[in-house]
Amino acid sequence: MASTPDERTGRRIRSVEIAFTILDAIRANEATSVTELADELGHSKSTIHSHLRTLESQEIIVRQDDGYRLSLQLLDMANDVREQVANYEVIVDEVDKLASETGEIAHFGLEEHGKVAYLYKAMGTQAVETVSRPGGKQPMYSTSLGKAILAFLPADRRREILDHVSFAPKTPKTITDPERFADELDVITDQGYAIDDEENIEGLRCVAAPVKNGNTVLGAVSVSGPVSRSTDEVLHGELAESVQRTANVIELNTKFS
Amino acid sequence: MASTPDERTGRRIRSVEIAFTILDAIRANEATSVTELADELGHSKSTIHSHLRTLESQEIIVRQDDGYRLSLQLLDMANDVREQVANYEVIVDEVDKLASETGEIAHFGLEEHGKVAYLYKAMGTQAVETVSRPGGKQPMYSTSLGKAILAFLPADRRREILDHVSFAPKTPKTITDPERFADELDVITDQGYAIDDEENIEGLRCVAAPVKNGNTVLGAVSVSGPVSRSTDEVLHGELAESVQRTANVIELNTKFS
DNA sequence: ATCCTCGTTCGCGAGACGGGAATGACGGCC
DNA sequence: GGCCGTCATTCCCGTCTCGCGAACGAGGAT
Repeated sequence: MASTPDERTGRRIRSVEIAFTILDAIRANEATSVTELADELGHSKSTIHSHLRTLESQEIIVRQDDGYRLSLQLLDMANDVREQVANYEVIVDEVDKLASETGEIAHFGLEEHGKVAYLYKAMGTQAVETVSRPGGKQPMYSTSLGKAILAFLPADRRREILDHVSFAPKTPKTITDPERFADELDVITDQGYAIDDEENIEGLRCVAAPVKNGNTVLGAVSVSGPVSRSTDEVLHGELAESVQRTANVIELNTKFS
Repeated sequence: MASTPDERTGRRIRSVEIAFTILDAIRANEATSVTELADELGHSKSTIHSHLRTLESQEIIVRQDDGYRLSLQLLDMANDVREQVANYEVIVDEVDKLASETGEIAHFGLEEHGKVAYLYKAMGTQAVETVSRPGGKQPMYSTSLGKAILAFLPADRRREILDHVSFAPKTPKTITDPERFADELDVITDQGYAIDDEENIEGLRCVAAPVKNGNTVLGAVSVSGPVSRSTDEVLHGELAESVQRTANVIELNTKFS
């Protein structure tokens, strides 16, 4: 069966899935009363009710006025998440530096479930607004972070991720042809950094470099700037250099876990 | 039955409870393999296995090397939590100010499940180390935040919380006598702020003031300093003033929701 | 090559869980 | 003030899920 126990197999627990559906709804503030949730999610009121009681007794949600909201325990869990990611402090320091040196937005991201998840974000002084936030996810094929990670992942893992991805265009410039994408990855592997040329968000260009620990890719660092400031020269020149240098510093400070 | 649908009644969903038990274990890094989790939690390997698959498909946990860790989605959920709490930005600003004015640690906390949960923490320049972190919980009866909140809660809600609390001494100075505690609350209601005189952590004294919106208590702000610097005069004087002023500013900036 | 360990799968029986309807508590409206 | 309408909560019932134990298979180590 090869060593890849595809995450889409195996038995699921229905009740747990329902519980997380409810959590998602509460999270999105879509509906906060038993009846609304029941309608919204297509379950009986009694079902929703038992689940809410369970989540409440686990102190995951909290009753407020009329309705429910997520509890602060989630903040605590977020703390644990950061502790479980290797080198969080180093990453924060270096990404901060990168942002202030370049003046733009700097990100650190890593691969999760076939997408890039942002771990940390720092804003430089002239940084443009973006909607990204820590914990947010973006496709791998349209972001510099994703491409940088993919390019340095072992071939089998890369294949596995790409096999489950459908290339949907996020902008007119998004690469949607698997062949062309494979070529792009080759280029990235060679030059050591990845470019996103308005492929994920119009008007935004990014450069990213992978952060490795030996052979394994831990994630990637990127800088994002508006097209106006980000000429080919700047992108491939000073910015590419900066992200690579930052990536290196993080690598050097990596305590092998 | 009055309008208080005690959170300890109602049906619970066993599978969901198991799922969260597993999450807790992963959170604590106690055990990260199927077999270890099965031993630790007293369930069969197959049970743990289905649950892990479920949590993974919900993108709550992630496989890493050998074992599992929490996914970055939790960071995203933490963002939502902050958005769901009224006035988060205002609170951050004002608590930051409070910390830099006083030089000490400043906290904002609110009541959840009969305990105080820290929403935000800011460190002043001479702030002492503490173990508190956002999302962390402390008893209400031994903290200034908790006492400030309790003192201004409607009588029935206060009763409800106190009925389910067992006064365990956290330090020699912790108030463990319900009678004395009730008196203390009366004093607090009168003077408008609460003191924690090494009742929660030895060597640490705190002052807190409630943040209200009309009649409802949203939470409380506090300042904590070492006994050395925190004489009665300072505590009841400038610090009490500062926390009350901060609480007021937050109240004034409260958009009624 | 053989054992041991670990993850995964399978089949079964108990009982948990989801549904629907009844109950009860509010609150608004006439 | 009485009467609905709405909503949360509870109860019971029948089904199908879920948790268990055992068997299987894949590595690793000796």
